[in-house]
Amino acid sequence: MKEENATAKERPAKVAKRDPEGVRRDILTVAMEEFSQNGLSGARIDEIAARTRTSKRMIYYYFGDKEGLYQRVLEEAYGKVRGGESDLELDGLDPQAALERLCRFTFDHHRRHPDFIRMVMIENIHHGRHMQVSQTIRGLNRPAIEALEGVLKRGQESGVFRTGVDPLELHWQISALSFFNVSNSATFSHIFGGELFTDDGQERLSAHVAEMVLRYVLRPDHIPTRVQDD
Amino acid sequence: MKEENATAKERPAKVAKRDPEGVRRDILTVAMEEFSQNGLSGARIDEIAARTRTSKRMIYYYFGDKEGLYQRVLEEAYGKVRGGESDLELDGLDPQAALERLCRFTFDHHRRHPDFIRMVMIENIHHGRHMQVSQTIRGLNRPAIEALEGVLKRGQESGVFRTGVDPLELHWQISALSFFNVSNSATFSHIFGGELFTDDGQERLSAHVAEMVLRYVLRPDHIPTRVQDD
Amino acid sequence: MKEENATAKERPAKVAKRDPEGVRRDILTVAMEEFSQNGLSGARIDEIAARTRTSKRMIYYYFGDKEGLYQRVLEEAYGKVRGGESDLELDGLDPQAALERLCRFTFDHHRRHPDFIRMVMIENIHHGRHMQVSQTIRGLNRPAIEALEGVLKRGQESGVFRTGVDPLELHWQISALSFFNVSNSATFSHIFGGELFTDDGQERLSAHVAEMVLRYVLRPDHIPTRVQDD
Amino acid sequence: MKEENATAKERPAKVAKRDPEGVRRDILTVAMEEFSQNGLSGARIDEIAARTRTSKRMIYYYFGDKEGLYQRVLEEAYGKVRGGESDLELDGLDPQAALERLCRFTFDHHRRHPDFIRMVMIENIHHGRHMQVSQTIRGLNRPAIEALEGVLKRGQESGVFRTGVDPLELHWQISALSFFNVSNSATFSHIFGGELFTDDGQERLSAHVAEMVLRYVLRPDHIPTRVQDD
DNA sequence: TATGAATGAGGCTTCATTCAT
DNA sequence: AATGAATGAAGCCTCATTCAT
Repeated sequence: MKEENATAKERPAKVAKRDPEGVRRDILTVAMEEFSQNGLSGARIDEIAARTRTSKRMIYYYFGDKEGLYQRVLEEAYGKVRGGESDLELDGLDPQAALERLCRFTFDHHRRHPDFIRMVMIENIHHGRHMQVSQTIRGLNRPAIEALEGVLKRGQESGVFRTGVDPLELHWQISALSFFNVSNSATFSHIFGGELFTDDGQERLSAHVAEMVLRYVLRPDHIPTRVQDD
Repeated sequence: MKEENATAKERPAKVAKRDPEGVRRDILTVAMEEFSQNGLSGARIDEIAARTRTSKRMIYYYFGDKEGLYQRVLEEAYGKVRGGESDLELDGLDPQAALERLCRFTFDHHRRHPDFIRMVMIENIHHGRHMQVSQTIRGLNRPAIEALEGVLKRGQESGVFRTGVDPLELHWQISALSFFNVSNSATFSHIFGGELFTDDGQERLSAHVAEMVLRYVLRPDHIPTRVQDD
Repeated sequence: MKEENATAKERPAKVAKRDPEGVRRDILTVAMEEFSQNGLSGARIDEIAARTRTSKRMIYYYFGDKEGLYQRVLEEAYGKVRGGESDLELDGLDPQAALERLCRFTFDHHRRHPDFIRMVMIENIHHGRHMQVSQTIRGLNRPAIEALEGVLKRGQESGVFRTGVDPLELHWQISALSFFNVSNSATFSHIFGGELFTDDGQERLSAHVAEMVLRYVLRPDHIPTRVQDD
Repeated sequence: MKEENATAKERPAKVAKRDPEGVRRDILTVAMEEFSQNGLSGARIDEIAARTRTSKRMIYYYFGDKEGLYQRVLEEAYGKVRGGESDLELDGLDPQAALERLCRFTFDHHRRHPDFIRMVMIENIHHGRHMQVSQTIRGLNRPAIEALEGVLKRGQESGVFRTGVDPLELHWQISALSFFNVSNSATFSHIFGGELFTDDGQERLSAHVAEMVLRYVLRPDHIPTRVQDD
């Protein structure tokens, strides 16, 4: 049932008393699990409190009410997946390789953060009403898009990528493919069986997502024949 | 608040008494709106009943309990989006045009059925636990995949499409792009602004989704130069 | 769960249509099972109807309401256990043997009619409010008491029984021991273990109940030494 | 209707605030009355709450649900009738007198605790499903049986009691006669009239129950002639 | 900063019963 | 004589939240 009690174990079982920040973190960690598993209305303050090392009262003390807590958890979720693109050292790669790497990274990154995905799904269910469009969140996808922008530009300059591809749109497309892979795995595998969601299946999808993106931006005459008729 | 009372108006205000099927449909219609707007836990039986021309009691009479109702609504949602592909008369078109048409149709079809999208999101939040993988649902994507299969085959035979593209995977990719467009519009536009979700923006996305798919399957030497450097 | 589906099987699965009396009986049979298993408030009209070969409406048609049905079931229960004493042919036995036989018969008779016992328990829970003290019921214990009276008289005349034993009281005592054996077996065996309720245990209890009664009425000098120190 | 509002009056009308144990007791007291009067399904949480000095909510706070409350009430009922035998100072009496005293005590004790009797009846209706065979309950009849055991032994050693009487069985017999007297008074008096349940009638029954037990265990030659032909 | 006790409002569900045919 | 559809009233229970200490 607990699909992620691995994460639960990272949380310290006992924390020094009088550690406000520790308490806050503890609550947030538990709340993230509960909200992401059960949704905003589905999550239970009682359950969150019970799994916390503090009391229900503290939740109200620190977060005001359920929505306040949810809101902070949502922001936390966005914060958790921040960045990563900057560590890819794309500049050391040729544009083609860089773009592939970026795609695969994004795909994997989503896979490794199902809690985040679920929080975003939940927030969309609620029409995005709780998003504090803080700088925090605003700035989040900046690096990704900037990375894309850089790679695209380099590719265009070297003549391997065609022009006229909008970085934001491309980001949207990569996100769509990576997000859907996690968000809809339950229903998709129910309908079509689980073959796409085995390790092999995911590796294949990851590769093909990258390939789709590459073929989308490569000038046709630079599409390697290797993959041409694979 | 009521974003869709247009649909509500299609529902007959008054129906002949002793019309079980009418009552069932009425409940389902209202319930679909409520569930898709508020989720499983967020929806209120009282609210559903109030917006119905029958009483709360009848919901239990016909559907047993809240989950039973939700389950039927979910199935109904899947049923509602069934088909459409068969009306596209893809056979009359060359493979390239046919594939584009199929992509654009899918993209639009998702846009026109946000309730369905939301029900699927909600069901994924619930780990797909309520899906009766009935023949109803099982059979749903069959036509889409078969259509894809046909088009791919024709394209491969005529030499314009490369081989080695799995129809199921391609369906997955088209679905991802079409689904995400609706499911994540709230958060995405919150972060990046709404330009992608204006009529123009959607037209562009639709075109580019189709193009992405086409470029994915076309043999490079058949990619029209027209779009090559656009 | 069904402890008595043996009885259920005696009930004809299919009955000729337009058989009012058959319908009534069918309802009564099912209702007896439900009431005796679940009590007055615990029994469900829906459940009774479902297990019947007619509809819920018929229950109301024939019995008015739930209490009306219960009342008839109660009377039916009393009717079912009627008599039996007259078949014992006590007159052919000496008083001592006759009394023992009567005791053992009563004890066994109760054991064989747990539904009846449970209905009486239930009615006592309800302070006897539903007993139509009809002649039906009034007359029920007559035979038992008359039988007792006869045996006692014979025994007193022959000098083996002492005088001053009230037949009604003795009936009460025998009833108490026989009734309690069935009515309280659940709690008693929970507390003391089930040894008294095995076949052996019941045989012993039956014998000792009879012995207790006998010793109660026998003149001391007629108590057989056989059992004196057993 | 309220047959026992005498007990109700013992309950303090007003209690210090923030008195958890007081609140629990208050609820239990009221619940005992309601359950014993109406049975498990017949009792109403609303009614219990109304007669309490707290709210319905607190019942759930302390007892979880209706069954949880019932279960605690049942245990409470068993607890209430605990002991008493130890105060009888049977050791100071000769075996015969001691046994008589024990019988009469048991008979009266049952009479004075109709709520307990009713709870046990109700629990038997429910097949003993809610008995937590806790040590509480397990230990309850211990003293009674041990008292019996002691008396029997003394009597046997002094030669007035016959051997071969099982204390558990004898306890069962005394219990049966005492329990039935209370449990079945409603139906019994309906059928046979109330003469057994007047004060005189009860005194007579009490005496005769004791006598029945005595005659069951006394060696015939020790049965006092006084009662021999009474 | 912290907590066990308390709570009002509202949620879901069930029940015996009646209606219209 | 019979029935599927319908129902109001009431039942049990849960929720987020606050109080008193």
